[in-house]
Amino acid sequence: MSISPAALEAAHLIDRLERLTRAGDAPGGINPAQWEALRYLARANRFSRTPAALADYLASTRGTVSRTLASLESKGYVARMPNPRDGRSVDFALTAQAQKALRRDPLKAMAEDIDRALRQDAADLVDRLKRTLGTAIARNQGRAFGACASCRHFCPQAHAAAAAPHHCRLLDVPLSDKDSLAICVEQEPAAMPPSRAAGRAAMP
Amino acid sequence: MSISPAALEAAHLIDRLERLTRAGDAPGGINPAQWEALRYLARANRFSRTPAALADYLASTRGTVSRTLASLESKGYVARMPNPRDGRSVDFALTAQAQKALRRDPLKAMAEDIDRALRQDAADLVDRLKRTLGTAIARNQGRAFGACASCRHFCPQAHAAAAAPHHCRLLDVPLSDKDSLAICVEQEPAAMPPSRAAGRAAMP
DNA sequence: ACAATTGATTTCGAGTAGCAATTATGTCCA
DNA sequence: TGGACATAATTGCTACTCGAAATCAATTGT
Repeated sequence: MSISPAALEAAHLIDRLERLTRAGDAPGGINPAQWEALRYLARANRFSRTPAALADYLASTRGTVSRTLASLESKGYVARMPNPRDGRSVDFALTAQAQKALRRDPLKAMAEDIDRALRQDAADLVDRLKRTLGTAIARNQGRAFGACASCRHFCPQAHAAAAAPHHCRLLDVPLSDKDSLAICVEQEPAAMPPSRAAGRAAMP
Repeated sequence: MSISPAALEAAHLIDRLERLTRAGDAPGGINPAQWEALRYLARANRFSRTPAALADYLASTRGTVSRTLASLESKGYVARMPNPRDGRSVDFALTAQAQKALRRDPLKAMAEDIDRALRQDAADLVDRLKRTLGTAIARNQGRAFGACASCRHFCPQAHAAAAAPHHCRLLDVPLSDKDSLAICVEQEPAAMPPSRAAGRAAMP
């Protein structure tokens, strides 16, 4: 039931590292929360670029991300379009201006520090952080937001010789190679969980 | 000049981990920035509990931390007292209420995740994060905020058999065992730096 | 003694954040 | 077919963060 001093120290360091990165962010009128939204949109597949998905990803509320996206839209970083399959929903996409801004993502400064400090040990750090994040997400009863390719609904090479050879059994759509590397709201790790309904029911 | 994919991924994971911890914070009316201030005050020595030091630590501005501390004061978490050595300066201290609140620090949830996910590998994670943070601080031209015991002005066992056996050569004051583990604004790693003046001159 | 520096605070504007209420769809079932 | 209910997004409200610039007081260097 007690927490190890090393783990507490590690949590402290993660907090501090993130703090320094956030503080040292570049000009351009993009706030930390807005950067997180841009990063998400850059990695999310076409079924996941909605305010609701982003709110889940950030463990925030829909009201908050609605404002964040409105702010990004007014600055020209994202564009909004109606969702063809659900009239209530809205899809967002990055503009060229956002693609350009992401090339100066302040997170890259932290990545540089990691490279400088650890050289090839970085892979080891990634492994440990991944395991920790998995645990944290489970505790938060959140969604994993992993890549399609590691999802239990992913069916590789379902359509031979097509431009989109893979397939999602949940949404029943074909997926390209690029799609299969994007993150998805609906993604569920391929391993154990018995059914989607059971997984959802477990989070009241 | 290019950033390794592993480092970028690690930066991403650190960002996300911190985000989830921040979002899942407990009730009690303490916001993330306020938690950071409480954590700092809990670890800082008696020469470092001022708004200016906290602003440096958080890589924020004095105006911002002034507001944060005022907010904490109005909620009864910190108490303010004049600094005897400098009439401009103000010292802050945690109240009993804050000590109690810190026992429910949301950061402990992340520490638990680390323990659960990594077991004894946590020490390894700490090592990698420490090296990275050192690099990040150097890049930001910030102060290290390390413990007295690892400072170049620290003189261990200067006063034999006293309650405060150690000594700080910079401030010319005796230090207890407990003091020597606290973090300090003035701390400078014991290793290489030639002089304090030179270190300061390096920050425009 | 006086100018420059430093510590703290305040004001201002933009934005984040959570909660609750609202509107517009979509879904399910009797 | 309706009606009840669930869901997506947004907005009003309030509290707070954050940075920049201005102000005031105390200290330091020359």
